[in-house]
Amino acid sequence: MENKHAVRSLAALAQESRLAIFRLLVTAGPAGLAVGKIGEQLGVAPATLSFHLKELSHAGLVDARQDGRFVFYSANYAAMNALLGFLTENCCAGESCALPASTTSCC
Amino acid sequence: MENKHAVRSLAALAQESRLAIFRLLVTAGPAGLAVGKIGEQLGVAPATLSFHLKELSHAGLVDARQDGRFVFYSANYAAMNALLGFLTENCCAGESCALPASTTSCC
DNA sequence: TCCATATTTCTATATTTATCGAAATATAGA
DNA sequence: TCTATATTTCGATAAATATAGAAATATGGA
Repeated sequence: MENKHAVRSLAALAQESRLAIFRLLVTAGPAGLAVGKIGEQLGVAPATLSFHLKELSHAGLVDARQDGRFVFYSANYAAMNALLGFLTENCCAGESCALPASTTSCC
Repeated sequence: MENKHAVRSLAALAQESRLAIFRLLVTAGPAGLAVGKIGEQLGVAPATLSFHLKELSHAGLVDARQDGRFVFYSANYAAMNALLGFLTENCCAGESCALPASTTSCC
């Protein structure tokens, strides 16, 4: 992962509504949730929610899947793990770390 | 960790210079680096660097330690790990994850 | 086709953020 | 104390971002 991409991902998460959306999707699992369901659970207006989902989507942190009239968004676990790995990369110059960065993964 | 604190931490990292500073400090280890050294390595003007270090510091991601005329900044590994853990918390509702969130730690 | 529902795009406004020159502050050593 | 070096604060400007009402688009079913 390069610096600019990581900045984009972090910026996508650095906003209350978007962080809540992302964490909701992380919890929801691979099946994801429809936009309406997300808005309902978090109390975000449709236009605002769409704006935020686009930010997360462009950053590659979530995936969208159309199903009839609904659009299901789900967390992109690979992207999340890549980001976490980037942050801890070469930690302490590789010495004396309890755990290597490669263990920072999930799902 | 609560949502607002996580947003502040993520916002602190969501900027090219600050992300570079943080990653440099993560690599540098607990001893940290003096402000001048950081500016030298990253090519950031003193006033701008001070501004960014304050942001990282207020977010709790780095610690400052005065040593003579120098101020040494170092990564706060505990804060970093808390943030990573927050992002992966309750991943997939706790089911079918390859690794639990608690393994996302370093140093 | 027509209607209802789901989601996105458009448009405008208010707020926040990044940058850096210049000045101020702090510390060490002569 | 005086001077040089390290870092921070001040002040002003330019750019990016969040919000939401209204309108537009897309899909499924009557």
